[in-house]
Amino acid sequence: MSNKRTKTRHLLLDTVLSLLLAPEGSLLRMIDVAKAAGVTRQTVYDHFTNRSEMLTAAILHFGDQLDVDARLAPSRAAPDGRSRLTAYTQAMLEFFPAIYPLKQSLMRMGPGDEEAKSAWEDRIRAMKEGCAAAVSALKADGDLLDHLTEARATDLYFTLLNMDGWAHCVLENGWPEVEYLAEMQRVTHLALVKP
Amino acid sequence: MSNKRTKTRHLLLDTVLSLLLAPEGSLLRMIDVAKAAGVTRQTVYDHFTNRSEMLTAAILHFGDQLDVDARLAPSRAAPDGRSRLTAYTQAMLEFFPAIYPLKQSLMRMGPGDEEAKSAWEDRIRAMKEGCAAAVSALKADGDLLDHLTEARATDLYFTLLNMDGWAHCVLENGWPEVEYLAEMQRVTHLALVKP
DNA sequence: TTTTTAATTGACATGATGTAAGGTTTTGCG
DNA sequence: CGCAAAACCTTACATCATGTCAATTAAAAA
Repeated sequence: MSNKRTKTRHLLLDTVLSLLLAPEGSLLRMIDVAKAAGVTRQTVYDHFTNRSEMLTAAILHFGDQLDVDARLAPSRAAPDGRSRLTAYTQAMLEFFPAIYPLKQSLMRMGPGDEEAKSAWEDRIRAMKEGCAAAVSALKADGDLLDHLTEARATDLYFTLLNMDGWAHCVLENGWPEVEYLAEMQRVTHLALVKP
Repeated sequence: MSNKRTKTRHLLLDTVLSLLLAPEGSLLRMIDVAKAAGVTRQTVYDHFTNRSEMLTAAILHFGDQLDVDARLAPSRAAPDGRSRLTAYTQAMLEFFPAIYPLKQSLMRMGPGDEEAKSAWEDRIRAMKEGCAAAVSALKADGDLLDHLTEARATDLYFTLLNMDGWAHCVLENGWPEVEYLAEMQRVTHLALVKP
């Protein structure tokens, strides 16, 4: 388990993430990763066949560190649809500060990193399943607005909870996070739930 | 005006856009642009000092073709805040189909194209000014929700009108555009306007 | 027609990715 | 411990895209 190989692999993965999340925002050349990890460029290639695979692995590694299940527990434990919606919205917004920098870095990555971006999309899709579950609970309670199907409501909810909107308000325009959360709670409820 | 120089420049710009908007999605190497325009790679460099400047110019060129003022006229002509909000929302959503593919292409561009991305952000900022104007009109009518400042309301409106949300619903999940528009009208009004 | 502008040709420097082969250190197992 | 295998290092090379230069040819414009 605590192989040398897996140890170096983890070191490399951590290094990639730290470079990706660094405030300056690195170009993440292979040589940068190698140097920052105190290793040769070729060693990096010994662990990952190419840049894209390295990024992909880093994203997975990041996801593992995120403790998603624990942070989603309150949402799953919610007694009814309304409170489940509330809890899930809050959980999502609490993910954003950690996740957003990585998203930004990935978006800056060039073409030829499509694989990595796919891995990212997968993570995002997982978030949408949470949206679907919340909407489903709402529907089960008969609290979902009549004109919305579950699918439509899920899409809409997911749309409202977008990270770029969060970044725009909180990071670029200085909204206090609690205020953004409050607005999102208000808007999502208005958008989905019967009055 | 119809110089040879400006003519080739336009040809190049059009070529860049057509490649950028092509369904397959090109990597847009300089040589691709040159070939597609029936011109030498060096000629491209004679018109644009580097890739980033070329992209930037292409974005501006794209904006010029978009006839923004005309499409925003209904919004400006609206008699009151509520109808202005409605008109602006509609105008924005009608921009998205044309704009989104370009955005996608730009996001795929590698690092070293920061300049081009800035040009893009500028265009987006201009859209936000429209949001601000609509919110302002609403406020003037006394129809803006009391707990929202103009700035907050503008941020929120802009957040709700996000292109990725549109793409998610309309492009990826097959919402009819009119249906998405209807939902956005509903949600933005609920989010901003006094009942 | 002449002059000037635009485009071409071909060569070169740079910098990143990825491959390859052979040598050295470290690990871990008998 | 001792030794084989795994991990890592060193060096070198192939490739490919960007960007630069200089000389030449083609074609507009005066």
